[in-house]
Order: sequence, then C-alpha cells, then structure tokens
Amino acid sequence: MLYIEFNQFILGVLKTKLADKGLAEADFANVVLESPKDETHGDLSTNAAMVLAKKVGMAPRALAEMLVEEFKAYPAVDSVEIAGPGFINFRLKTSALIGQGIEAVKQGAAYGKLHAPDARKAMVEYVSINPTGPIHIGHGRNAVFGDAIANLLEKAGRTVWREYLVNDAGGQIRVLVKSLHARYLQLFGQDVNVPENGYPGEYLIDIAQMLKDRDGDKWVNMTEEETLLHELRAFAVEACLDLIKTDIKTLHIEFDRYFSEHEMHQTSRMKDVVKLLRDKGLVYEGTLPPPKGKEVADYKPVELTLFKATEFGLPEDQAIFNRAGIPTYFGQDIAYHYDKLQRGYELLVTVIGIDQAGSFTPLSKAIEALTGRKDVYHPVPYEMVKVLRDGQPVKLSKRAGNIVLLSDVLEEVGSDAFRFTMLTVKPTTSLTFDLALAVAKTMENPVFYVQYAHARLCAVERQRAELGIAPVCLDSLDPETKDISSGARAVLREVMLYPALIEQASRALEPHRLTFYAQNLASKVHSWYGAEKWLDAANVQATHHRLAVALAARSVLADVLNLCGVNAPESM
RNA sequence: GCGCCCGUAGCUCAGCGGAUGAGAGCAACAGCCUUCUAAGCUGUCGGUCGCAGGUUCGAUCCCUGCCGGGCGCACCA
Repeated sequence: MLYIEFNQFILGVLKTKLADKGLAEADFANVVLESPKDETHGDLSTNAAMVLAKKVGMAPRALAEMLVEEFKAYPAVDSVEIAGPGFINFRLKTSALIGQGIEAVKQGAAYGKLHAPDARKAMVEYVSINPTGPIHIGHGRNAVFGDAIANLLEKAGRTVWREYLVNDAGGQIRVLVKSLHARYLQLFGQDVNVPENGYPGEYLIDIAQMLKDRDGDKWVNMTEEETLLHELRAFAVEACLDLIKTDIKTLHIEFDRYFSEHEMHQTSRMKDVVKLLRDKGLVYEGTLPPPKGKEVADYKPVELTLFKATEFGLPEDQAIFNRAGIPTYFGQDIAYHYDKLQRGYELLVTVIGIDQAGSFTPLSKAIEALTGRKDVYHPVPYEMVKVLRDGQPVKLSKRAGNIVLLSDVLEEVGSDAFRFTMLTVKPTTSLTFDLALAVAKTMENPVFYVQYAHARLCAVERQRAELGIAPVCLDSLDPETKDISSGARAVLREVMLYPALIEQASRALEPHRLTFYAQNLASKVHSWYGAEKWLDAANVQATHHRLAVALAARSVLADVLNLCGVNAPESM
C-alpha cells in the first residue's frame, strides 16, 4: 500500500540523513504523513522538518531543503514543495494513484489491512450493562463504539476478543429478584408493590409470566429472601440478558464471550489479585473519610480493605471489600481485569460511561501496578445520550421506568442509521437524540448519502453490462492513461488515503473518523458522478479506466461501512 | 469542596499529542433532470473558535484562572 510504504520510506530517509544528529527513536514519533487540509497543497504532506528542526539544530525550511532531493527520488512522487514554515508537500503521480486503485480492487477487504506494530492481543469489553433490564439508547452508543473499535483493531492487524461482562454477582441482582418476585405475586392476584428501589419496568411482568409458566405457584409462599435469590437468580439474569441479546443482535453485534462475574468468583482471581497488590504494599486495612459534597447521615468509620489510590495521586483510596466482606464494584473490576491479563490479553479496551470516571481512574492505576505498564488499559469514556421527546428532555432512569429503549429507537430508524449516526460524533461529546427528528430526518441522515454513493457505483456496473460493455480487466489497464479526470483523481486520492485512516483511527481508538472518511469519499464519488458521464460504449478503453476507479471506490466504501457495522446496499 | 467531559457558522458537529489564509452536514438563497438512480451536483450566504492572561517565531489546539452546561464523588452499581 502506497501510503504505508511511502511513510516508511520517509522515516528511512530521515534516519539515514540525520543519523549523526543524535536523534532518538522517540523524536520521530511526532513525524506524520497526512493529507493536507487544503488540497491545492498536494496529495500528502509531512511535518518532519518542523518537528525535527530544533533537535537537529537547523531552521525548519533549511532542513526541508536538505531532505527534498531524497524525497523526490521516490517513484510515486511527482513533485515536492516546501511550504509555509517548513511543510514538505508531495504531489503524487496520477499513475501511482491508479496503481493504488487497482490494488484496492484486487485486494478487496484486505486493502487497508495492516500489520499491528506490536503483537499484543487485544480485548475490547463493551456494553456490559447489568442484566437487570433491557438496553436503553445510551447503551446503544456504547455498543456501537465498542463494536467499531473492535473492527478497527482487527483491521489494523490485531487479534481481538470481544467480551461482555455480565455483572450477575452484585447487590443489584438481589433487587432484581425481589422486583421479579413482586411481579410474580401480582400475577397471582396479590396486592404487592415492586420494592422502593427496585425495577418497575414492565418487562419484569413478562418475565414473571415466564416464571409462572415454568414453575406455576411454586414461589408464591416463599418469603425467604436468600432462598429466592439462590433459586431465581439464574432465571432472572438469563431472562434479562435475553432482552439485551435481542437488541445486540439487531445491531449485528456478536460477542466472543459473555463473561459471568458470578462464575469468576468461584475461582481464586479475587484472592490472587489482592495478594499481589498487597505484596506490592498497595493494599491495607483502614478507614475512609466521610464522602464530600454529599450528606451521609449514617457515616461511621469502618475498617475496610483498601487500595492505595492516593499513592497514584487520586483523592481517596478505594475499598476493595465492603464491611460485609463482599467485593465492591472496584474490587470486582480489578479481579476481572486481572483475569483478562491472566488469559493473555495485554491491550485492554473498555467502553465505559463518563459517569463512571470515578471508577476507571483507580482501576487504571491498579492495572498499572499489576503490569508495570501504562499502555495496557484503555478506557474509552463516552458521554451520555440525552433524549428529546416532543421537544422535552427525557430523564433516563432505569429505576423510574421511563427509559428510552434501544429496541424502540431501532424500530424507528433502523440499525444502519442508528449506528452511523452514533459514529458521527466523537464519544466525549454529549449527544442529543431527538426522537421526532430521528424519524423525520431519516432522509437527510448522512448514512443515506454514503449508502447512496455505494448504490450508484453498483448501478453503474449493472448499466455497463446492459450496454454490452465488457467487464474491466484490471491487468490490461494503462496506468499512464490520460482518461482520468480531476474528479476521478480525487476519488483515487481518497482510496490511497484509506490505509492512513485505518492506521490513525485504530491507534487513537477513534472510530468516528470512519464515518467522516466515508462521507468524504462519498462526496468525491457523487461529485465526480455529476461532473462526468462514466459509461461510453463508443470509447471502451476510457470507460474501463473510469470503471476501475469506480470499482476501487466501491470496494473501499463497502469496507469502511462494514467497519462501521453498516450495510452497503447495491441499490436503493 | 474535589474529579471527569463539553463550550468552534442559525442548528448538529469535525478539526488526528501546535504551524501552510478557520471546515462538513443541515437550514437559507440561486442554478442543474429528453443522457449511467436529482436520496444527487454546482454556486452564494454565514464564525473576533466562551472570556482573560501565559508559553512560543506562531495557539481553536498546550498551561493557568474565570464564566457557562452535563456527569460523578464512602462499605451503590
């Protein structure tokens, strides 16, 4: 792939030419080869001279001058210019771009696939919502991002494992069972309310009915909470998880594993990790000060097992076990992540709500302590989704029972529109989802713009056959052809940049760049489509050159949509 | 009080660990279908990048302090 090879060539030149300047590997880390914002500045541009000038002890432009001749020697380079404060701008030969187009068509889905810079196995953990009810729209954002990140990492050449943590061991399950039991009793005509802090959602009525169908009145006279918990836990969790899995499936997401917290606690992970941290002097028995900013009437200092988060500059230490000796959420988390490490994963990505920032920060420190590395744990925080219904904000609360269900939204706008829309905004921007607008705006949703481009490219191929024009033979194309218009060249330029997108987006774990690239490429396609007629039975050779470009665009467009988890339709 | 996120065109948002005259989509306005899908194309309009300092040859981007919005803050999840 041209971009990758050229990038390596540039780094090679830099290292050779500046070998005696005492530069370290790290100095080259900031050197980037990118497409200039302004296309009149060429096809690619590097900041190398500016980034390295200071270390080398030369003025940026002078350093650039020194390097230009070497760069000119690269076969695909047509011309090199030094611009502004010291940018080195490259214009590539159109024949080289055509070569990239041909490569893209030939390689298909393999085009843009990279070899990971290091072989560490990656695990992406996402969704992971508690199995206490259906998914709401905010979790949908998590699901879409996690899945796209996993796709991206795979495309970048990593081995990726997708996992959902089923938190079936905490106190919320106890509450769930109590709520379910109340609904169950209601089915038998008893005047019982769902507990104050329980789950009032109507889905539990259906689940209670399933329980009644299965067990009849077996639990009507059972009041022993522990027995109910023991007997109904698995049933309740499974039923709720089924609701979640249905939505996950609608989004075309598949996990490699639903990891059960409950099962993990049958192993010694918890004990082991605490011992490890204790041996490092990071775990001790102590008390926590009263919480700030929030009145707690019944605060009493109690001796707990604590993780020394303050050692890492955090304001408070973190409890690993509560006063009853049961692992806290944080405690479970370090055990779970220790488990991931034990399974051989060394790149741990977790898509997690920003409201849990307080929990993933100490966790990152614990993982740092366990591995001695800072680049193992990568939380991807995302802002909550705010929902407008009839112009009014909807308070998202599972407890209040007025959540906006993902399944409802998907029914209204479809998986493609939902996934693409979620990926058009970076995760740390809070997103307002206007339900009325989502339906009404369907036609102006950018996903249709991109899909339409793909459909057009397919339509042209069908038209070709109808006109009796022979299919394109890639090996007989002439790279030096003059049949490539500026519109077609612009498309090829995007195709050439696709590997750069994969490289950069995967490194930054930023899948929203995929949708921006897709819109950009689609825009170039539509623009070219309007500017020039592609099919011309009287000039088959020129037609073939144009069709080759169209095929390349189609292949890349399909691939980038695939990474987003969005369909690439052949017709619309 | 502390912590995390955000504040860029009327609206929704990009701007990839600093740099070549601030971008896209939508909305508004003006054009383009006897010719490959007009769910499209072409053009116009539109921003003192929340405010104030600082670092630099240069800041939307980095640092500090404000202002505004969202979220979180024991042994809840």
